[in-house]
Amino acid sequence: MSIHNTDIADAFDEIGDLLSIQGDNAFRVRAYRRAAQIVRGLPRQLAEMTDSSELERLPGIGKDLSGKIAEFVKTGRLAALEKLRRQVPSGVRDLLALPAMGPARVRALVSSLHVASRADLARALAAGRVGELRGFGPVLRAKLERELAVKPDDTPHRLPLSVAAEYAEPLRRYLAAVGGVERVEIAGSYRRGRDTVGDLDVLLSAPPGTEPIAALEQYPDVREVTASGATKAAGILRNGLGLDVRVVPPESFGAALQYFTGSKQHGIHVRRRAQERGLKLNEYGLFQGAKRIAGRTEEGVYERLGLSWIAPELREDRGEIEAAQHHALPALIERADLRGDLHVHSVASDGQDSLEEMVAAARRQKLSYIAMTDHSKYLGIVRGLDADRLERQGEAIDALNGTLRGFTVLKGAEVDILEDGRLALPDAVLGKLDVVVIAVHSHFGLPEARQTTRILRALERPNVSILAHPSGRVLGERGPYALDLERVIDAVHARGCFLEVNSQPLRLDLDDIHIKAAIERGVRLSIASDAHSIDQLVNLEGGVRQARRGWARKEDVLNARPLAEARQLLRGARL
DNA sequence: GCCGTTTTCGGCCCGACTGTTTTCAGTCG
Repeated sequence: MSIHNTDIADAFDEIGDLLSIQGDNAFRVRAYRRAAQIVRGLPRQLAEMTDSSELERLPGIGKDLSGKIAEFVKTGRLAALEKLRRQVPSGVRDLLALPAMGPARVRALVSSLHVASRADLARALAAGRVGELRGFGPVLRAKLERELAVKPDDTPHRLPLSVAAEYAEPLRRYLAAVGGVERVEIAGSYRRGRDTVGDLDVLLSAPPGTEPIAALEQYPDVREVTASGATKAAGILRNGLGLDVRVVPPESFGAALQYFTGSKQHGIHVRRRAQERGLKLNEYGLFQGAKRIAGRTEEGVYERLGLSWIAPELREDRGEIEAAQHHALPALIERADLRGDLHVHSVASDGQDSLEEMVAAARRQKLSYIAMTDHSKYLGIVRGLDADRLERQGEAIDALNGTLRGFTVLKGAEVDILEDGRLALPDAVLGKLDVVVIAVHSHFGLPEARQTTRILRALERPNVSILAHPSGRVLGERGPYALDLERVIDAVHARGCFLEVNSQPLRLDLDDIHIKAAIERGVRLSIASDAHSIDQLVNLEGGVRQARRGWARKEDVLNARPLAEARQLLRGARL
């Protein structure tokens, strides 16, 4: 049983929680939580880093934490964590998960009332013992009772970005129409384009004297308002999505947008930079003493800190601040850079529209080529193509291309990777195609070693062009399959073929971390819609967004090339 | 516990809202 980065991150988070409950130094607690976040964001498995100095070079990981990582990886255990677990009963950590509970209140309950679980707390509340404690007034006690009534599993999880958008955009329009509101932005992870969103951070620009917060309570989708002040409100939408609203005057809008776009680590890093320069940065502006020297625009804030403006997608404290300092940020790819789409389906397999309809739709999307990549025949897809039908589709494509001006259809297929790593169609058939997309659609549950070998073996086939949806995750449905993605990325690089960024809203596969790792390795990407109908071609926008989060420039993207160049690169991928 | 373009010690981002309190601790983002 090998230790993965998520195991290490979870352990550090738990240590942070337990230390905070014990009243340990808050900065020490923060160091553990920061380390957890950093470990979670690493593409490489720490278990494979044998050199301890390599571990220590990671930001936020020093001698002590690198030692703990090494210990955990080597022995599968962490003495410091086990010791803390012996000191703090297991149910106590669950108390920390209640919104009204922080370390101080947990500590008070444990030390004075010996409350050691949610059930204990419920009993103590019912018996009236909690009220005897200083700081636990009637309102707080009622709040705790309400929070205890919610089962831990019912707490809302992060929603896919596309689902959050269905709530965010109507809310944005509603608030934009409220009197006095000059600007509305949905900030937070929504603006950063993260694949999932935990809550909506809404920023309003309004002059003093106007009170747009009141309008929030009238919004039909707001289930509950949990906090409401002069400039800030919080609530919950009917679907359980959290909502945070802030109002700032126009001269502060840029600073507030910078502040509430985050990420938390990016913000802390930027504010520390301000501090180092004798300045103070908050949501109202960048200040030199009492004088505001920037704040109306984000660009101004970054500029006065000696930084280029940083695209929201990059704001994760993964090196973007250093790059901005040297004015060396990547020129991120944009949707308009895409010239083609190398993964689309038609009615020939499980799509809804014909080849001709897909072509017409692609032209409306300003593309100049697509690869028609219907599924190969295999168990899961009813109408998958066999060699004969693929041959006939090729003839139809030739005929269609003869009639098209300024648009080309490439012949392709999405070929299933069988359990043993063979492909569902013979090499000779694939050799006649322009684009061979390979993908896993079955046996998701193989152990990591077998899943990895399976894909590596498939990548050895001579005509493979693109590995589609490499991790296999479906947001809200299933996680990535057990797979050594690092080795797969290496193999794709060595093999000279391409990795797909699948644009389906619930896939967005690869994730940002591995896109960045792949690009740094020199792998090029195919940003693909995987459209199964004409109206799914717009999904490319989301794929571009995802690729931007992985620092992709148009040079990194195969289908940002004109057809002739893309063809040449695809031919180069052949063995 | 981490970290260093003043530092190997002494800092560590910053402010709003709530509830409980007579001036502020706790929590959150």
